[in-house]
Amino acid sequence: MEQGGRRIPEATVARLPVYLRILYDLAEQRVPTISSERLAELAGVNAAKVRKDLSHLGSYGTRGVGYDVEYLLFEMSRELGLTHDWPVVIVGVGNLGHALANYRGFSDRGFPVAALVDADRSKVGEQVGALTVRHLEDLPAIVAETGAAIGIIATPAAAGQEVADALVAAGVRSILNFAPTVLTVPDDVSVRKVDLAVELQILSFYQQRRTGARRPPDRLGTTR
Amino acid sequence: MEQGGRRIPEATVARLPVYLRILYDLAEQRVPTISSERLAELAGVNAAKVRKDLSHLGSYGTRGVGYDVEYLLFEMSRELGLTHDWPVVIVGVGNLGHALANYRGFSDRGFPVAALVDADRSKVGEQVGALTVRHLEDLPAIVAETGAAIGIIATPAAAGQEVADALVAAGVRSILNFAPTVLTVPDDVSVRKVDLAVELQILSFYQQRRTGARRPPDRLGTTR
DNA sequence: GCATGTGAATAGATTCACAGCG
DNA sequence: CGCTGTGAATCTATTCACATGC
Repeated sequence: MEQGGRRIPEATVARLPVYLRILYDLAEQRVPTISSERLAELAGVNAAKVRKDLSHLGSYGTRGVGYDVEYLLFEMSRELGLTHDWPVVIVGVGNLGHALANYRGFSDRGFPVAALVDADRSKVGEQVGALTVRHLEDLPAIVAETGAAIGIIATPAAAGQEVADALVAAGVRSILNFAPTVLTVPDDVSVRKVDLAVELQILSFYQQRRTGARRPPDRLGTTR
Repeated sequence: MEQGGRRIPEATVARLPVYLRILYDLAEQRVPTISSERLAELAGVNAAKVRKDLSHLGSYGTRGVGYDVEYLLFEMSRELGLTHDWPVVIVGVGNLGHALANYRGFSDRGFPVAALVDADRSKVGEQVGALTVRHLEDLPAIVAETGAAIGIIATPAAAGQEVADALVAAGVRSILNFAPTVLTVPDDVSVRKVDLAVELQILSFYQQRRTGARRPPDRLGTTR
């Protein structure tokens, strides 16, 4: 059993969206049921983990059969809060901000971009797709108008904290941070960080281990 | 003690780039030494974790004083394999691929974009910054020419696996995957995945928990 | 019979707390 | 004396293995 207002482990929460996407594909292909074994294979994890993860949502499987794809999809969507759209506001309309604003993947998956904001007045008024860039100081009004609950920070590192403060002050409680800086926020605010250079550096570590080729540093003294 | 060809925990490896960035800033500000306490504060973690993490690199601190910023920076860069550049090849020159190609953060941090590749012949020949888009089938030649060791997949989900296979066949052993799909690769290949929709869905989960506002689903039956 | 759901076992990561050393 | 480095304790996550129930 074990269900209701349960506590779902962080590691499980981070995997649910992966299962969700697979279930969505399966539903499109009209696959009626799926076993933990097969779902595990598609998700690149092991079957015991899938079962343990899903058990945190409730007992939605049928012994001897597997999980009903549509039903599990529905329950999981509900659990993740995806039964309605979550408008997002993007702060920082540089290179990355532009790309994110045009990225179909957001609105396609229930996160429509409701507003674009920048601190630079020379960018205010600029048209990006259907949206007009507005000024950072309008955030409270924008959040009130659009009901945006999630803020995306796509500014340079230096502006990150200031923007986070502004988002929090405007009532935003969920932040996706692309700025390569550590944010300090109140306890009731969630932050997820995406740092592309960090990802590459992690790859570099394992790559270097593999090649082992302790080759002489070709840039001694210019560490960054 | 404990150093040499040590085994560094994954969780630690993932944090080293964060410390590195902070150390780089400190070095720029000419800060000579830093305590685990202060570094922890800047990195948003606790001091014991910093000390444990750094101890995996070796004993680079001085009791009663702290860590020498320049020295630690150097040792950490070396450990991460960042004493030389790692050219990267970006596969998929759509919206995201373009943004990544123009993103200064890569080359600034030692990951110059050496080539752009697409499977769509109508995009081949297109000029993006200083680079000309080349065809996917040229990958082996491109990897040989540029020495690219890291591949970045910025294609739609459907093409992800095919591109990964092509990268692996061309000799690439490190992949950063932006395509929202699970990749299957040989054991000696590292993959890091960045999925923006997944990040937003994780935020959605906690956001929903917070507001608790079990409001009626406004899109029943259209789960995605 | 077969695949789920879950206690128990194991592995991994974090935190504590303090000995050891500059 | 102050801060590192690290065993030991704790907490979290993963995996095993099997009883349970369709």
